[in-house]
Amino acid sequence: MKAKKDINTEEKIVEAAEKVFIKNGMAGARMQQIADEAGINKALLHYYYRSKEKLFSIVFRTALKALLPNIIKSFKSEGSFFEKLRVFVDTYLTIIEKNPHLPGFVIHELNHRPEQLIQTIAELDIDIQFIIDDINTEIENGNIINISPNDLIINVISLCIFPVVARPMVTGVLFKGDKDEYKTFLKERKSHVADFVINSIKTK
Amino acid sequence: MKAKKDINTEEKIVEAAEKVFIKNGMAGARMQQIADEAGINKALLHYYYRSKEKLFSIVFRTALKALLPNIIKSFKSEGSFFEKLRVFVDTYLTIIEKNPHLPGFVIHELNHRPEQLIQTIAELDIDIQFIIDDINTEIENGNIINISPNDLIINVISLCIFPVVARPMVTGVLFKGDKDEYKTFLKERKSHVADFVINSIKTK
DNA sequence: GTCTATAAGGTGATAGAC
DNA sequence: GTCTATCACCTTATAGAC
Repeated sequence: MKAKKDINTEEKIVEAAEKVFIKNGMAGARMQQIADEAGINKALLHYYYRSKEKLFSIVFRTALKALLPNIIKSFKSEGSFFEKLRVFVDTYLTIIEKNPHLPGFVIHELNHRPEQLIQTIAELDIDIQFIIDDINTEIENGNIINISPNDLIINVISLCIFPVVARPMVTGVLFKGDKDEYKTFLKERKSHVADFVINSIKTK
Repeated sequence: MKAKKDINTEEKIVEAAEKVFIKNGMAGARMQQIADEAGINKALLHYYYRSKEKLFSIVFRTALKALLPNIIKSFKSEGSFFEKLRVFVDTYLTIIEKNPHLPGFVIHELNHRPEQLIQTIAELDIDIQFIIDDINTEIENGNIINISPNDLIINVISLCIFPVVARPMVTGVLFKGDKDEYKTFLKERKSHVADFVINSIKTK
């Protein structure tokens, strides 16, 4: 009973921290805000997690994990290359639609802590070689045009992430602030991105 | 002489503020840091610009202006649609290569101040209708496939901005931290993005 | 484990001399 | 216009009661 309660408090704190850090960033987040969000006292945060920096590291690592390895795995589905591409885009967009601030958070913090990414990547053992191999095979087989695998991968990820990260800009400039239009846009985007990419790389 | 000196100090402050705000964001920036960067005293900042918030607004507005209207104008060049597209991509990538933190800054702050964008957009009179018209004409003339103009515009901007905004992630994951490889990648990206887009939308 | 109270240091902003 | 000194407040972190 006691042990269970401990875990609950610890988890509550981390969940609250994720919410606050991802929304406001390290510099903008307040320990008081996290405590309020978790429904506990500020002192308890320090009891469980020694410092703000320490708590941030945990959140940051989780965020990076959610954004990279879990998604890369989605490219390991069955089917043809184009089918895998569609699954990948679908999975990626679904995840970041649910956590729209996640990519922006990681990108923002990464610019101030580049070392941490290098370290975390090493720890998480992120490897995209199998995707690169896949692409090269498709090129050799004449199914897609000759394109640098790195460029192709970045293109796909750019098309997925950017519209979500830059939501205010997209709604503001393109949709004149119309949120419904943006929602429709995002919904149709999954097939659109895949279509757009495949149309570009498919050999005729 | 006196008036000239005033202007210089004012300018020095704004330039320093741009540097510090764009790098660290509103929450992470320190007035002391800006003063140091400008080579003046902290009190002088408040003498010229009443508050941090006020100084930030000026920087934010300038940043948004640099990122949106100036670039949109680049689509008004001469030539065919595809040529205009190439000029646009080239201009956009050149600008954000010179200010790699600019898009990330705007995007990050925008998520905390969506209202400010709406207002600033209204003030800056940003209008992309002529681009939409261009695209629709190309579709009608059968030069490009039937694509939603909004999607096409966002695709191009995504492909330009994302790799620069997410530089640490790109270098970290794809290039294993190799900065030279990233530099080469960016250099070749200008033509690559245009090729990739044109290849996707051009009617066969 | 959880709370209240408070320490210790930082930050934006102002007062006042020059 | 520019500086030093200082205020008032906020924020992280800890001490100590329960």
